[in-house]
Parts: sequence; structure tokens; C-alpha cells
Amino acid sequence: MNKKDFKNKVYSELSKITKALSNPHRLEIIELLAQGDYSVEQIALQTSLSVANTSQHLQVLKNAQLVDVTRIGNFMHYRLPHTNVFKAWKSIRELGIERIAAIDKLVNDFRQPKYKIESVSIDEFRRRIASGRVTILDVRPETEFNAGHIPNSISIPFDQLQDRLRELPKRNEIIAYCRGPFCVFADEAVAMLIQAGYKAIRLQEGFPDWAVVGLPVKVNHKNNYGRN
Amino acid sequence: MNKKDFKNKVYSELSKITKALSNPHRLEIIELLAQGDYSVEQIALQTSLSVANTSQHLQVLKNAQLVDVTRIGNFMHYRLPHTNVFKAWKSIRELGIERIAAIDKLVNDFRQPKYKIESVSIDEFRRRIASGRVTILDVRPETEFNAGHIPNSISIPFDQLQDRLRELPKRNEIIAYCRGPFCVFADEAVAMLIQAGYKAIRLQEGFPDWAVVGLPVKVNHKNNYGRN
DNA sequence: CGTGTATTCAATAAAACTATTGAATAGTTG
DNA sequence: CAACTATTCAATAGTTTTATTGAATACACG
Repeated sequence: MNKKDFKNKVYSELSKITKALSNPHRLEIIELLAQGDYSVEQIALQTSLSVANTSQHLQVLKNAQLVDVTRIGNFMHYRLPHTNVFKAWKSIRELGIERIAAIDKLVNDFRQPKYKIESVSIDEFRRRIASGRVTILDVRPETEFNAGHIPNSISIPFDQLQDRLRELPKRNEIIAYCRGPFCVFADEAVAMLIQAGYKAIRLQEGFPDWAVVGLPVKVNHKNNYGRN
Repeated sequence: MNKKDFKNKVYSELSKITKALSNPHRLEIIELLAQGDYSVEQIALQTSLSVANTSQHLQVLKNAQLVDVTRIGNFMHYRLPHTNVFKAWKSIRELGIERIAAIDKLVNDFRQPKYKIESVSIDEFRRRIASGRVTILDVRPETEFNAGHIPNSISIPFDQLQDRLRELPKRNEIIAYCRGPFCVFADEAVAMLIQAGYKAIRLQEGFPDWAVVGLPVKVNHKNNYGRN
């Protein structure tokens, strides 16, 4: 094998990864799987794809070694294999946020326009936690909270928040987080809290970004085999 | 705009980046541009593509905001805009090296089989530099060396190495580096040096990996407008 | 052991991507 | 300003990707 063939083969192998990442639905699936493991049907539900189409996208990701799969009961559970897959996705996401003006515009336009939603970085977030006087609010679905969450956070899924506002202390600043920077639950939660007279702000990124830098994670063990 | 449209649009924008990365030639171009700026013709030469085809690939990268371009004389010079583009490429590259067995196999099979080429990480490399007694050898083309190199390294492009072996001290350990982990110049240089009785080893990664983590970089200012 | 169910497969048509070819363009240089 | 030249554009044919549909499969569970 000569040098040119070698290079071509190496880049061709690497492009299998980028080809697998080159579809918007598959990116969304990866961001979803960063929260934990999901069955095909659940992924289809979350991404508004047909089950057959979801399955095909998952095959593409599996062939590129970007997801692992195990059977649990009747369900195939897909998950991200390493932190490295999330790290690659994160670096692409950050590149997009920094570089593509359209993304910034989309996010800003879509965020609750009435309330200026403020956000903090993970570093600033940690400083505020250390200083006390903050309540950490996880607004993701309960199963995702159970699969892993920031220690001492309170789980109130967004669709229950309106009814459970009293559980939150009014004196503290409330910092809400969800799946990632494009997850709008946190924005909506902050808007709702501000309207109800709370002091609230969102974490810019999401739970996986917290976990990937090695910060502590709390897991609730629940046997949810076959359901999640 | 509802939540679903928002998500679709965000992931669709992000997939413009991954689509632009989803071609082996474009990955090779990015790795090349990490060394400095190049004209279209030079990129075509390095990648063994036709000029027209190279230009089209560059348009794709430009539309995805992954490269910047300026005219210098008759030549269009392409370059990577930020460290972020290289960082994203690096994380994909590392994901591939870790995850795709075929890549590891390709690299191992292609490396000079007669001599076991050993490599050091950047951290270990720095420790050895600090301890003295090492000679740092840059085997890339001279223009790339001039565009940026590791301080105190000696530039001997690989194709001149055989004739210039005497310039290297035999007492020191020689650590060779080139463009990146898939650049075989460093391997060949190490093999040549070992055969000539030197103690030699390669840096696992390349110059851009050194630069991207903020380590010092030396630049030789040379007016090579129109030539590089 | 057969039934039920989640998932995958296969076929297909539409859309997107790719390399090639040759012409067009834009900007420099004399 | 005219000639030159590096680059880009346009057209095209071949290939790959994608979503849809409906059937097949594989496995668990009664």
C-alpha cells in the first residue's frame, strides 16, 4: 500500500463517522441518547419520526459505532457508548453556536420574548452552588432525572411545574436545567418562575455537559426495564 | 414557530456543519489547512484532486463557515478560521482512532514494519523537553515550519533528511513530529534515524495539536505571498 | 410451542452528493 | 486596457442518501 492509498483509506474510515453524523435527525438522536438509554419506539416518539425510519437511522449510527444496543425484554435499548461520542457532538454543537449566525438567531427568536431569559455557564453555576442560596431545578422527564442528575437538584418535569410551584423556596435563586442548550423546557420554566415572582435563571448547557467534565452525578436506581 | 419546528431548524443548521465534514477529501483538506494557509492549486496537489473538484469542496467548506478565504495576488488563500474548527476535527479524529478498529489496523499495518516506531503524547513530550537532552525535529515542508512550529525545533523536511543527518546530534534523543497522527513523514523519519544509529521516537500527534492547547508557537515571518 | 410485539429488512422513488468536463469570471499584471 | 491566469461556475451522469410502505424476523411470554 502506498502513501496515497493509506491516506485515502484513513480519511475514508473517518468519514464514516462524519457521514453518520451528517443528518439532522441523527444529531437529535445523539443529543437524546446523551440523557440515557431509550427504546426505538421512544426515540421515534421524541423525534417525531416513524419507527421504521428511526430504526434505519439507528442502524446507521450503530454501523458507525456511535451507539451501543442491548435487548431488554422485548425492547432494544440504544445508548451512547463512551463519553467520546458526546464530546465530538459537543464540539460540533459549540462550533455551530459560535460560527453559524442562524443558530444564534433561531435560539434568541424562539426564547420567550417577554422575559429576558438569562443563562449561566457551568463554571458560574458551580460558584453559585458553592455560595449556597440556590435551588437547582431539573425540568426533564422523571426517567431522565432518575438515569442521572446533578446532586441536590429537585426534579419537577416541566409539564408539572405549574402545579408544583410551591415546592420551590421563594428566597433562593432557582437555576433550571434540562437536556442541553437547545432544550426549551428550561427557558419556559424560567419564564414561568419569573412570572410567579421567583428569581430564576437557566443553565446554558445541559445535564450531559455537566457529566462529561467529570462532575458528580447522582443516579436513582429504579428497575424500569422494559419501560425506558 | 412551534417547538418541533424550532428543533428541526436547529438540528438542520447544525447538520450543515456535519454534512460539510462528511466527505473524506474535505476532512483531508481540513487537516491540511490546520498547518497554515494554502492556495487552491496547492490543496489540489496535496490531496491529488483536480483543481475544479478541489474548488468545489472548498466552496462546500466555505458555505458551512468552516474555512476563511482571502485573495493574495492571483491566489485565493484558504485557512481555518478558529481553533474551534480544528477542535471539532480533532475530537472526531480521536473518536475514530478510539472507536474504529479499522483505523488502528491501517495505521499499524502501514507503519514501517521493520522498526517498531514508538510515539509519545504531548504531555510526555513536554516532560522530555523539560528534562533537556532531546532534539526536536520538524519534518514537514519548510513553508509549514515557517508558518508555525514548536520552539527550538529543527526543520529538516523529510525529503532532505537522508542528506542532512549530520546536522542532528547523536547523543540526544530525537523526537520527530509532522502534521498529525496520520502523517507518515514522522514514522519514516524515525525509521531512517534508527537505522542510522540514532535514538528516535515520534510525537503521536502533530503541530496543530500542540498549538491548539495553547502551547508556545514560533513563527518565521517570510513574505511568501503568491507562493504558498 | 404458538402467539404477540418491537424491531428490522427490502423495495422503491425522490432528492442530494460527487467527479468530470469545459466554459466563464474576476482580478492582477504588464 | 488587454492579456493572462487562478479560480469558480454550469451541466451532466453516476452514485448515494432518504422517507415511505409493507412484509419479515426475532425474541419473550404465556
